[in-house]
Amino acid sequence: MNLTLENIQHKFRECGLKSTPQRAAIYQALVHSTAHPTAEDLFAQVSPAYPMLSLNTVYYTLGVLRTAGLVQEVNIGHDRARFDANLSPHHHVICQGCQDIIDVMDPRLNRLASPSGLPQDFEITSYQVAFRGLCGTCRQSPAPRTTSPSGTRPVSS
Amino acid sequence: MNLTLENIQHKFRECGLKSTPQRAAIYQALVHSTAHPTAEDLFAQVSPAYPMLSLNTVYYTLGVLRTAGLVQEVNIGHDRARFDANLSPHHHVICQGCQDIIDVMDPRLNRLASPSGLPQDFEITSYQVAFRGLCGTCRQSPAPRTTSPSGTRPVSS
DNA sequence: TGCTACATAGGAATCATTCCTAAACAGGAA
DNA sequence: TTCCTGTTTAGGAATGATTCCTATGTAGCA
Repeated sequence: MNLTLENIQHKFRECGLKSTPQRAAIYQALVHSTAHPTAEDLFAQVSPAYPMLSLNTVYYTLGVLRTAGLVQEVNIGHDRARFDANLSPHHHVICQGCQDIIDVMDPRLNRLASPSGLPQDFEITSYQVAFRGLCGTCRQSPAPRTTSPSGTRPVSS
Repeated sequence: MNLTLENIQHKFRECGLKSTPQRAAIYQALVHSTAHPTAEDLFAQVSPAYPMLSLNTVYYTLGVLRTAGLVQEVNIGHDRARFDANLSPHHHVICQGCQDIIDVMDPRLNRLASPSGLPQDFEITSYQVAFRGLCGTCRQSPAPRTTSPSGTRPVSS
């Protein structure tokens, strides 16, 4: 992917956004990632180059980019927000072991019929399919993720 | 729906769970709701009958019921966890105005082909389709929900 | 009826995210 | 180029959902 600083600045101006070094760095890190990073992930990636960078700025920037339509929030799970600069219609596969998210671009999934049984006046604007399962790595090693009830934890022997 | 206390107690024992008044009340409230309530919603519903009930108990109970497979967490959005006692395969429609979630039981959605382009060794175990849009009410009234960037809020004139 | 492990409640702790504020800076105007 | 203004940044505090800790209560079995 050929995304120079100039490309980014141009893109920002197209959207009426100011271009700042931090903003460009955050956006670039996101564009170059396929891992659907969290705000903190991006902070960790960009921080070395901008030691004064604040996590708050990452949140603010992601909010601005989302509002501008340059970025989407991948709302899978209710834990941490994860972000994606891939704007073409696509869906996701989530490994329930390592929580990795993979993009799925199967065009058949983009032609689902509107579901039956909706209230008459409900207007569907978009949809996303979330597949869950286990990646090769997690199928072999026992997944080390917590599945115990939340709240006070039952005694673990 | 015919779900007496005895039914519930029986169901709990089948799953190897103790039956307590609080636990039964929380489960019953969830079964009788189609609104995919949050832990706090359930707490508010059950509280009047059990003034000593703690929100912690609601979280713990939901965790236990989920582990037992009596309840599923509806992971839409990353905000608050919402719960569903409807265990038959189904999908969801979310109104982006009021955040209401409606069940969709269209059987055509249960026969999606496994997506192409996955890593060879990825094993899909389930999937869910999340439709987004606007319900009739929210299509008329301008949606009063915040869409501004997070972090420090831009000046609102 | 007594025991034991699980359940409950209350309070404190955690952690992602948002809010507040003052200083810095980008981009347009002069 | 220089100045101005509104946006952006950073730091710290606040919020709110969820989890952790712990002492007491109780369901269900022997």
